[in-house]
Amino acid sequence: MLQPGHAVPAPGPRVDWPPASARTTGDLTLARITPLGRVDHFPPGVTLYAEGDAGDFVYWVVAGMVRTTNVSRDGKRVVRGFHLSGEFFGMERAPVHASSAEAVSDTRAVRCSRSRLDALAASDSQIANELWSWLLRMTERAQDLSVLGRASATQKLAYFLIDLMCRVSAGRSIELPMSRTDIGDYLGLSSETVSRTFTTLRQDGLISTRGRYVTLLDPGALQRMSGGLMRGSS
Amino acid sequence: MLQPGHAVPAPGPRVDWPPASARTTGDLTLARITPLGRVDHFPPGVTLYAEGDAGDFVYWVVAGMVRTTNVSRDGKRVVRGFHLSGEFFGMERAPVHASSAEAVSDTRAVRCSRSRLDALAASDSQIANELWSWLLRMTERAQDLSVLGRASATQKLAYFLIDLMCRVSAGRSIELPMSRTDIGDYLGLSSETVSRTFTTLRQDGLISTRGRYVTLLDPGALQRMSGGLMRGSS
DNA sequence: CGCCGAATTGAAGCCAATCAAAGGGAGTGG
DNA sequence: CCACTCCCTTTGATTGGCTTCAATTCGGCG
Repeated sequence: MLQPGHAVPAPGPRVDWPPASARTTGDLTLARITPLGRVDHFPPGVTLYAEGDAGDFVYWVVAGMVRTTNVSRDGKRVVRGFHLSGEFFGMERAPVHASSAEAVSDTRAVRCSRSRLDALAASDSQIANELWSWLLRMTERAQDLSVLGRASATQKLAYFLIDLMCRVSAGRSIELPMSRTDIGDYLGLSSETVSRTFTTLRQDGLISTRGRYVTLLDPGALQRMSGGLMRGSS
Repeated sequence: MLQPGHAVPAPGPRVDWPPASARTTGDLTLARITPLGRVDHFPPGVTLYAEGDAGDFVYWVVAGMVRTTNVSRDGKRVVRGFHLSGEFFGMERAPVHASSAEAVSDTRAVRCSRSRLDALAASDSQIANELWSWLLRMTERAQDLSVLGRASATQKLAYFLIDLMCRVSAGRSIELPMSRTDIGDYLGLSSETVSRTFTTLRQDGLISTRGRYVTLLDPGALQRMSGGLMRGSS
């Protein structure tokens, strides 16, 4: 999404709208958008679209999780983002996808064409707000990540967990359906380092893990540890 | 500008406008905006505004260079961006600046209040386009940087030089008024590593340096080296 | 000429990547 | 129900790149 170019990483626009209600999860918006298209089902591992595909569609995650990925010139995979229930993705500048999208867990998602979305946004200001909000958040998250690039593995993982906790907004326990490699490719770490860092955090009593689930025992400490990022939601 | 109701111009990032002419440097826009405020002069090192300042202004660089910086919780400085002649900065979500802005070289800049800018954008769609374009570019650059976080020092510096060359669009020779420390704080490297990397690039015949000026002897190689980033203009 | 800050160069230490191997956990077949 | 397999995770050992600390050189300016 929003691939090309190079823009000055400076502070984002200072709009006070969209309203906080629209900012939090977008459920409301989702309810309006869902009727726009069929809700498709994607089993884990399935590709929604591939890098280079011509596709003029935008997607909403109804349930499950989707990851968007790139392959850099030197063959390394980069995970651009994880998209949770209520979030949307796939909107790019060009009508050719610059990223691939794959279902991480069992996913249901709505696909909507660009033209339809345009019409919708024109008639429904709340949708337009949601789109704008999304762009702002993407910017903020990208900026966070660019700063995070110089952080330690522990700081990166702390950021990742806090960010995810805020987005699922379901208490301190969160599911991690993605692999260690996915997390590593997202944070710029090897899967081994991710694993080691999880172990360290567990030993320090900051988290506990049970299967695919992680419980954040001390979110405050994790947030402090993440280096005071999280200008966005958090 | 950026009104909730109708102003989301072509809902989402996929805009093929603003026209290339407006995209490249913004001279046209600058010509229109300049009359909006007095052109102030800032000697090197002077602070335009500081992190935490209440400020409802947006700035355009007429000549010179400005850097925006943050200080992370652990005391490290982060350079968010360098802003060249024709570019603007200072627009943030909150009415309190999240970054500081300092003149790097002898700078002239126009300051414009938010309300005035809003009025301007409402009446001049080209201005609105420029603002939208700016946000997109910012997002793109932030994403580039987040990917760049996992690159080697050489790749980072190559990216930095290519990016700057494209933005000044004045041949292969560019001025670097900022210090090695500034560059390092922007790329997430120490000043020593920046210096060492400059030396390496010089020894490899990719650049030559003369005082504050750098000449890119082989931009193609530098671009390839930067890891295939620079998806935009380049 | 001499001062001072920045840039360069040198040497040592640390963190994460890489290579390598062992330890689960889920699914399949016996 | 157990044994087996596959894949992911975890842990170990080594390597390499960047940071850090330290010393020297360069460049601007009084």
